[in-house]
Amino acid sequence: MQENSDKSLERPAAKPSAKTLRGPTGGNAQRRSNKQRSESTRSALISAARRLFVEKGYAETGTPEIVAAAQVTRGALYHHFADKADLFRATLREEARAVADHIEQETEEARSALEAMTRGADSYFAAMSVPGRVRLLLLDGPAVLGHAEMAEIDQETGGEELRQGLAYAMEKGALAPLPLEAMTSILSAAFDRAALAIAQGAPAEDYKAAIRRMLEGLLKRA
Amino acid sequence: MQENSDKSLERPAAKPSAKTLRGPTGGNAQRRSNKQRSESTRSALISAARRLFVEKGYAETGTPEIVAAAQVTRGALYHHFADKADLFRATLREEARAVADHIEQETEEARSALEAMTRGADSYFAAMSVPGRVRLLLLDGPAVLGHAEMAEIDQETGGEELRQGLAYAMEKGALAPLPLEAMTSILSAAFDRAALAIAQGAPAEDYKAAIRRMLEGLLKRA
DNA sequence: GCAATAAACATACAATCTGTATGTAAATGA
DNA sequence: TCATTTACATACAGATTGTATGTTTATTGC
Repeated sequence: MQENSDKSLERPAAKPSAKTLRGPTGGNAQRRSNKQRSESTRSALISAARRLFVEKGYAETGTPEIVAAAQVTRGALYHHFADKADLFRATLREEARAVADHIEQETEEARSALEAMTRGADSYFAAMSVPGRVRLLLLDGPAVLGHAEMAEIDQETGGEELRQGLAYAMEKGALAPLPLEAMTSILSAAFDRAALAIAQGAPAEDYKAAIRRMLEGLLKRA
Repeated sequence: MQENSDKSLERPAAKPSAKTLRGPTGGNAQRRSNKQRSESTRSALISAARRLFVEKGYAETGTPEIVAAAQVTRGALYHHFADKADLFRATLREEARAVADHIEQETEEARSALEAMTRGADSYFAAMSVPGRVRLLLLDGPAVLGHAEMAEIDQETGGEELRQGLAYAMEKGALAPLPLEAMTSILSAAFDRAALAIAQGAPAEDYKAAIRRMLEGLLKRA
């Protein structure tokens, strides 16, 4: 099913015996602190994993392939991560962090609750338009780690914007009182679906219009 | 990681040599047409698979376990289905059909578009409250088969209600014109999230209230 | 009614994959 | 400097998937 012409997946390309490895700086770059080594292999693994998980999905990507791409061995992988899912978790954390950063950075002042929400939504769509993000965060993530853990990750990385926005709108009278948790949840789902559709080539304007209409229906521009 | 004290997973419990197998009716039940045999093993497989997929998820359920539960061999499985995913597909088709039937049966007259939608939503929640349905159709389904194929399945089994409802509302003037596809999609996502939350123990009334509020905002009761 | 064929499995096998156990070299701390 | 961690590298055990190949039971053409 999966052809793999590479016979030597179990060992890295050329044993970097530290004696022969010298940085282009001329200085002997082989003496690295443990922290440096760890950080470097960790990020190499996460980077390679991200690429492959995006390309072929979590289930279809094997650890031998990941370590080959990262130029390390499976020993390194299992030294840094409990298992394959744990590597995936780390990958998702970074991705969620990136999304949160993107949104936080792009957040601007808004005159009304409606405007704030609409801008937030657009910002979210922009952040999620980075290739692979939708697959990682909205497709494989929930399936592999479960919705509960995905919610945790979102919360850790600061995906509280929506809830806070709604709370503020309610407080300010723009939104009639209702169960905050539930409304946050279903709105978030709508945003996610829109992001997914857009990422898969659907007309972004249509989805943005639909989202905007939904928000207009909920929020009085008070 | 997964203990399995059964050593003989590769063959069924007791070779039903057809000579010794007699139905409790007294008559010799061993002469069965091919269609009967096929139907019987197919349904046994799907039934066992459904139970296990719900219990442990798609990825954590192996085909040896499935065939053991269904009292057949892996040979039978791979005779009837192309692969594990294909069995999963068949399972989901049945489940989607059941949901559609449930909803269709419960559909009643409604005075307004809003009422029709609200009732439809409640009906959907009721249908999705059957244990395991949410996991199959909303979690593992999209992850294993992809959203595209899930959409196909929904369409095959008649999950067009929502789109038609919106189309009707627009036509009747209760809903201002907008991209139908997009609106259908995000509303459907909101419904799904609500169903998922409810299935996982969240207060159903909260989610129903939130959904209703969303619909009220969109639909003028004209 | 019988031979030929096809359907419905049953069994064995090859290729992988995951996680663990164990061995080794490089860094770190006393 | 020496003991101890840390950071891997390698080997291995168990399990899984899909396929190839028998074997038995129904169908079908004559």
